[in-house]
Amino acid sequence: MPELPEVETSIRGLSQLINTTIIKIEVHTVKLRYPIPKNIYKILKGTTIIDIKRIGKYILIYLKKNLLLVIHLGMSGRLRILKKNIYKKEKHDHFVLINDKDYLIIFNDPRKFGFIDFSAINLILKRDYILKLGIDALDSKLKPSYLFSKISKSVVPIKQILLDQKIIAGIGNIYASEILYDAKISPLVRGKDLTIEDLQLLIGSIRKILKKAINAGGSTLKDYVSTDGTVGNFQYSFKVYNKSGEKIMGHPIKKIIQYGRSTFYCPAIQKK
DNA sequence: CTATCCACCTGGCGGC
DNA sequence: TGCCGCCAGGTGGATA
Repeated sequence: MPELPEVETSIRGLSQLINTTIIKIEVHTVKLRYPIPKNIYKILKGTTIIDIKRIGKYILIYLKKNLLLVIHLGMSGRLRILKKNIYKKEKHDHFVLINDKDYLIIFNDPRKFGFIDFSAINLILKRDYILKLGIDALDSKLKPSYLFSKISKSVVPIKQILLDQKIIAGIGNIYASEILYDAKISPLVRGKDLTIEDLQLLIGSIRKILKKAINAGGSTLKDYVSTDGTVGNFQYSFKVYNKSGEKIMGHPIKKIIQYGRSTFYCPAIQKK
């Protein structure tokens, strides 16, 4: 579900919990993508939240005692924040963190592709899933020269390259299609066929689309809502995603399958 | 190494 | 209504 804009919306919601202390942890489902370690109660109890950040689609919650808590929302995960007295357990609420102000952080994930991880900061930062990440899609360090060095020999189509978190972290299947439409670049173009100028344009579209989506509170397709329960609106701004058969400026939108995932684009407009 | 496919898991939707 | 197959926002492991 959640791509960079939805994760960003989530951490903005979570930021109200900075300087509160986790006093209780409830685990209802151990078996997520990675099992929740049994020492979660011992490690997290009594820790204070210092800062909340994001790399790509990973939520990073910095805690006192030099600890780092990582949450990934997978395909269908979401976090909500609720006052204790109004919380009613819902299906797929897998774990709950309770703080000293009587607020709950609830992790809900029907498909269980998400996970939680925690340890000393230096150990987390050495995890494979962190080390492998490329430059965050909204990081100013993302430059055409960087992209060019990564893909100028690649025969992989640009749509697939955009999804490769080792190159750029944060873009998922929806925004990849939307970004390529905005840049007027065909999803089928090979990495090696894109010039520095193309990549400059592409990076412009990455920033533009992701920022617009964040400002709209993300996209709500099935069930995504932000931590306070409000829905995102960016799905109403989709130009091509899930719009095969419709026309845009008189030209039909097409759906193709690349690497087992749907891509939507307008061949007449996305020429390069 | 790279490129490709598939499993992981649950639910919603369209077709019959 | 009910059942069935297909599809879904992500990622890492297996395979060639």
